[in-house]
Amino acid sequence: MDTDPKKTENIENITKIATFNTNSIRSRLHIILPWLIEKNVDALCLQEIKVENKNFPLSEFENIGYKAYFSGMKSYNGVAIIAKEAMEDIRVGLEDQENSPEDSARLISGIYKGIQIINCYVPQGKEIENPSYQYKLNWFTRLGALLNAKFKNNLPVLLCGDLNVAPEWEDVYEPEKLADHVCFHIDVRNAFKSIIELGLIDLFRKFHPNEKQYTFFDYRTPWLLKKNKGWRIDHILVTPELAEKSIFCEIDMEPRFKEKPSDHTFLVGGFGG
DNA sequence: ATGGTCGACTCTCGA
Repeated sequence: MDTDPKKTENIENITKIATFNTNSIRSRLHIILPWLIEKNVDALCLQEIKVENKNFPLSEFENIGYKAYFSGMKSYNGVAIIAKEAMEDIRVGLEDQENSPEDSARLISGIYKGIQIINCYVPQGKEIENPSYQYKLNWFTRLGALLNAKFKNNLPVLLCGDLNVAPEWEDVYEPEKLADHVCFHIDVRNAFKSIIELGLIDLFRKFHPNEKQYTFFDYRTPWLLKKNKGWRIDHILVTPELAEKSIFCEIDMEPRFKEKPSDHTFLVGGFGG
């Protein structure tokens, strides 16, 4: 089977679903819009759109033939799904009794062509001793409950987004030095693992078992990008029936080298009929 | 390589 996405881009009946942390959608339109057109992606899940709903750049996406579903707030967080076809059952937040406005700006879900998509921006956590880290760990527990509820609908599930966890040693550039980082600490890695163990497959690792490719490079130390020292914290996780239909899963670094890039990259999964 | 760079929006916070 041909697993090179460059050769499969124009083949019909492949469904392409992608994720991208924008770090402000309005500042990244010059990257997102051409990329959507070039890659012919079916559904693009965005995080950190950093815009209130009333200011969401909806017409920019409608002008190129896409629909947009979004849940934002002022300045921080915010998630959206840009989709070619209309989606069903759009919901926001963790759908539990604790759900806060911030939670609603961190998760948006919906059904795209029979696939239950869950798009998340998991809290970063700040520092191990910060209450924000407990909020992050608890967020994974709540996400697990949401997942189990979605599983009951018997649709294939695709959970993606900036999950703010590098799950394994090969997912971060200096694992031996980062044991106390909130995106690599053992407790958050176990929280990630507990989500996986509910019945999801890490799609990038299915196709690239050992490669040191990353989805995030810190702006603050520019040489890290040049040296390929980053983090694999953006993920596409799928249920087994979707994993079996998958054709490729690739990190697209190219937009990272354009003017005014995000600090994250695109991650794309392709699925056959 | 222990600092540095972004974005939103007031001015400092979050990443």
